[in-house]
Amino acid sequence: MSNNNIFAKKLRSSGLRPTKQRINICKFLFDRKETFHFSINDLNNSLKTIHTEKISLATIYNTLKQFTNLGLIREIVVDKNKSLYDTDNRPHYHLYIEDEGKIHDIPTDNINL
Amino acid sequence: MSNNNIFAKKLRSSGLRPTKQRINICKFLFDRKETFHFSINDLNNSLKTIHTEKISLATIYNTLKQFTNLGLIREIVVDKNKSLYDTDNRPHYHLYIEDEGKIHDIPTDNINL
DNA sequence: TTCCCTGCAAACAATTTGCAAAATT
DNA sequence: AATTTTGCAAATTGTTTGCAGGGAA
Repeated sequence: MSNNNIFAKKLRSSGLRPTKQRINICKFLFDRKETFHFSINDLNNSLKTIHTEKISLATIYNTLKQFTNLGLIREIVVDKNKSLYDTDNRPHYHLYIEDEGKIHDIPTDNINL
Repeated sequence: MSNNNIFAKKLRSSGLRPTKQRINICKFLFDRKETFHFSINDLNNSLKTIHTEKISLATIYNTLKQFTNLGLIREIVVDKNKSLYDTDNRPHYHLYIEDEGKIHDIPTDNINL
């Protein structure tokens, strides 16, 4: 529960009201040691499992768009039918292995343009 | 007009019947010096402009999917709302500059994984 | 004449939008 | 009390599918 305050501050400092929907989304996104990649579906399922009251899909879409605009997360496009996001907002590249359906992070140093 | 025969052969050798729709699509795709990136919309507009009888969108989608499966062209995913294709089927990377909305080709030598 | 291909329209899936009710300030 | 946010349902967009008619082998 103490994390709620941290997330509330994070939201306020981004100019967003700390509603319980947004805080629950923050918990899914940032309550972990590692950064990671996730889809709308991952988020939606997790929210449905963990919390009793579900968050509307529209709200999830809107919230992720706001977070993306604010730079809290990044959108990754690898499949035209599905949005993926990344909680790591530092600069880096993505390598998408189609056969695995997985994304690998590549440090910027490894790419020479 | 002599190119029609070349494309007809190309299609036959891929196991596809050389219909006039497919040949017109081939003309758009391969009748040029430079390789290039194009969207379904680019193709559709070009076909509408050049030829009097239009090709159904369904046919365009189906044809591009077949060509992609056969390795004649490649699909590039940079925007989830739009399919892009590349007539260059040699191995290379794509760098997508969001601000420009343009794709740049990067030789494989420049990437070190 | 058999099989493949096209084109229409309907079906789909992911995402967005309009708006009234609810929550936050 | 004023403003923002939510959630539903309807709308939108890009793409796919079913199927009847047309064309190629």
